[in-house]
Amino acid sequence: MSKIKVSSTNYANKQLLNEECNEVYAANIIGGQWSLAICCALINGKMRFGELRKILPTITERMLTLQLRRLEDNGILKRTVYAEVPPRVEYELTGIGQQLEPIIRALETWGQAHKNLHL
Amino acid sequence: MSKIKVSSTNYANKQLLNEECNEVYAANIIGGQWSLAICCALINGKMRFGELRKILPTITERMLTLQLRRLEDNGILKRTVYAEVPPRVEYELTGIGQQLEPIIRALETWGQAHKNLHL
DNA sequence: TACGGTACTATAAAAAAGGTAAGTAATGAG
DNA sequence: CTCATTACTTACCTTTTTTATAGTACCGTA
Repeated sequence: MSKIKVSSTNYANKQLLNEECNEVYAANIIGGQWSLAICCALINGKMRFGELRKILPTITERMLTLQLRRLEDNGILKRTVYAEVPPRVEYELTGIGQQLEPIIRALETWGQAHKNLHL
Repeated sequence: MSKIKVSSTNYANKQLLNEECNEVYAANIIGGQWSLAICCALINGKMRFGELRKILPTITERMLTLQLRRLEDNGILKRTVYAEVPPRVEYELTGIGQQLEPIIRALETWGQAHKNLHL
C-alpha cells in the first residue's frame, strides 16, 4: 500500500470495475489484508492504536497506520486525537462503517460453512 | 497470482488471520481483482470462457484463467469440459458458490450507499 | 495446405501490497 | 539530564498480484 500509478492498466481496470459493479467497489474498500479484522475489532466500540495492535499481534505499526488511514479516508472510521502526552488516539466506526456489520457477519457464516466443506 | 512463498511473513499472517477470523478467510477467497465480478456474472447461470471474457472486456486471458482456477480450487465454481473441437468449457457456481449471492447483494447495496455519501 | 475458432499455457515484466528497521516529538517521572 | 511512553513517519526491501505478449492443440472447412 502506497501511491497508486494512475497511468497503469491495473488502475484503469479497477476504476472500470468500481464504476460498473458496486459490489466490487465495496470489496475494494474493505479489501486490505487487515481491514476487515480492524473493522471487526471496532464493531464493539472505539479503540486506541495500541489496543488494535495488541489484538493484531503480528501487524506492524506501519501497516496498522496505513490501513487505518485508508479506512479513515474512505469514511469507514473516525479518528480522534487527544492533545495529551503521551499521545492518545481513538478510532471508531462511522455510520457507514457500522453498516458493514451484517456483511461481516454474513462473511463469517459463509466462511465457516466453506471451511466445513473443505475439512 | 502464482506460487506462494510459505516462508514469508505475509503468508504466515494470512494463515493466522484465516484461522482466527472466518470473515477474513471468506474475504480472501472472493478477494481477487476479478473474482467477485466473475461470481456475479455466474449468478444468472452457467457461462463459457469466451462469454466471461466478453463481459469483462479488459481482463486478460491469463487472469481470467487464473481466477477461474482459483475459484474452482476453492470449490466456488464447477468447470465442465466438452470433448469438442473447437473446445467448449462451461463454468457454473457450486452450492457454496451460490450461497455468496446474498453477500454480493449486500455488498452491492452497501457500495451504493457508500458512493452516495462520497458524491 | 492454409485458416479460423476456442480455451487455454509459458515467460517475463510491471505494479501493488506488505514487511523490516530505524527514527521522531512531546512531556512527565525519576 | 535521561528515560519511558505513544502514535506515528521514513526509507528501503521482499512478496504477491496483475498485465503483456506470444504461442499451443485440435479439427473441420476452404
